[in-house]
Amino acid sequence: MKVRTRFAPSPTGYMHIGNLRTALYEYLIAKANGGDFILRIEDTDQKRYVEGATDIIYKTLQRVGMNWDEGPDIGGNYGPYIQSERKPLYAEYAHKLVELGGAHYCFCAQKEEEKDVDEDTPEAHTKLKDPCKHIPLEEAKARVAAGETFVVRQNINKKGTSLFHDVVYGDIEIDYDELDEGVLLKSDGLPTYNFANVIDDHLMGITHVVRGNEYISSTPKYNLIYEAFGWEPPVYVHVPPVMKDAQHKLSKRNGDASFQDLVAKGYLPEAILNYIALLGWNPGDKREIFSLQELEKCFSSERLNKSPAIFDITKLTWMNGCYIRNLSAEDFHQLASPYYKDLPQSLDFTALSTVLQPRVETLGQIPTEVAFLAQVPEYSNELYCNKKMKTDVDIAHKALELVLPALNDVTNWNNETLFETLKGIATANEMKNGQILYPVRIALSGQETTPGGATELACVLGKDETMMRIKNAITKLKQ
RNA sequence: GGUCCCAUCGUCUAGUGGUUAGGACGCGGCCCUCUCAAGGCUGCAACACGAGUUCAAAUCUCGUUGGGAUCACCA
Repeated sequence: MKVRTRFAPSPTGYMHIGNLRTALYEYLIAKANGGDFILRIEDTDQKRYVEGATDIIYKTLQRVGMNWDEGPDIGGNYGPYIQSERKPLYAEYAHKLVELGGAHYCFCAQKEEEKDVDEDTPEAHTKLKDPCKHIPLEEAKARVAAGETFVVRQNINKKGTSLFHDVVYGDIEIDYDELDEGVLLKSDGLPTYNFANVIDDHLMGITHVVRGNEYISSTPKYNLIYEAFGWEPPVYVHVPPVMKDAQHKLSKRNGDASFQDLVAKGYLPEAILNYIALLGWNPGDKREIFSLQELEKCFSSERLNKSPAIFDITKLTWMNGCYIRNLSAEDFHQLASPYYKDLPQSLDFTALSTVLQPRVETLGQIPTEVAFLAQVPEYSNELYCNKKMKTDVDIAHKALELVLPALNDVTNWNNETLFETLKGIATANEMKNGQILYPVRIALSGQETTPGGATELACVLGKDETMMRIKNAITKLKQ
């Protein structure tokens, strides 16, 4: 049987990291087994619907290369793929389930008021006893037919314990007494997740269900529905949550980073995807850098972890740095260019990219790294004093006076020539290389550390600006 | 509170009865070096606790502690 998995987000906001990881695992289970990955939109809660959220889901999946084989936009043989468009289907199956004895009609208004009293008393936690369950079926059907408002509630008639197998957690046993007779079809005619999920997964031929482990305790309820219809339940793959810290899940509510937030900060989609793949899964060897295609080849759900993983932005940042360094010079330049927009147009941006590529871990770091190129920051002449370089203000002054005319004579303004020229000055004057290069670098940048060395900065700045900055530095040193 | 689940360096993890408990991030040091990065080498750092089973336990069992989840006309 062909493996079919589905990613079934509800369009309630934007794509957060935990969601994306679930989607990734679903995608990988499908692709590692030559199966299909289906996209389904679960919008049965009209109150939570957010305009444009579906679009963000599409864009995000596309951005990381997780292409779906069937979905609302491209169709497929099992559509529609948006739950609100499947409304009649759920009603039909809900009524059928009642006939089969798996559910009953309930005419009580909202049950809430019974529940929100004494939340902590044992009584409040026992299974809801619904009086409507005892209404004879014919009478209930008549009331439904008469137009009375109703919901369909699940029947939990079994006693004892339910056992099911999960790929990640193994065999799980849950007592039927723990299950409540929840609403399957709401009074607005739309299904709850508990119902829509089962109906759609079956109708769409889903073979593997990947979802958060918070669904473990309600899985027996879904199995009961499958059983009532005489359907085969899917393979369950419950995954632990992605955490912000030891106590809290990563969530939008806390303002934790979403996929798009990270991209906006200059993280590469490929790096984000690679990182989250490893948050709860490992290949069994020492490899850490994976493209989506490589993951498709070696992914195995057996190697999924049971315990929650804390999202560590530091490690993601490192990994992003790896991806940046592995980019071709052209690709990096293209990605970096938008971050150069506040710099003078006279700079050699290709040279700048060369200097920056091994030095930034996120694209967002670029503006602060290069700010000095637009304007030399305020600095003290004390900066010229460096023990290791054996420089002080006097040496720096001397160095710059020597460098200025020599640079003026340089016609071939490139790193190699500049470096040889400056080294030549050091040798000719019996000075250490650093005693020339360090002051030049300070003069050009006005800061202690810079991306790239003195000559590389000179290349980026160009001859005119370099000469200008050295002259200014000399003037400043005379004060 | 009932029920279910989880537990190896700070973090991500390898490990399925016998390992000097391995790797990665981060952190410290050294080398390289025109500063900073990158790269190379290196150091610090973990089996939550207690019983049991066994010649032998991070690994199996039980308990304790700690954490999480769930108990909606949300998903």
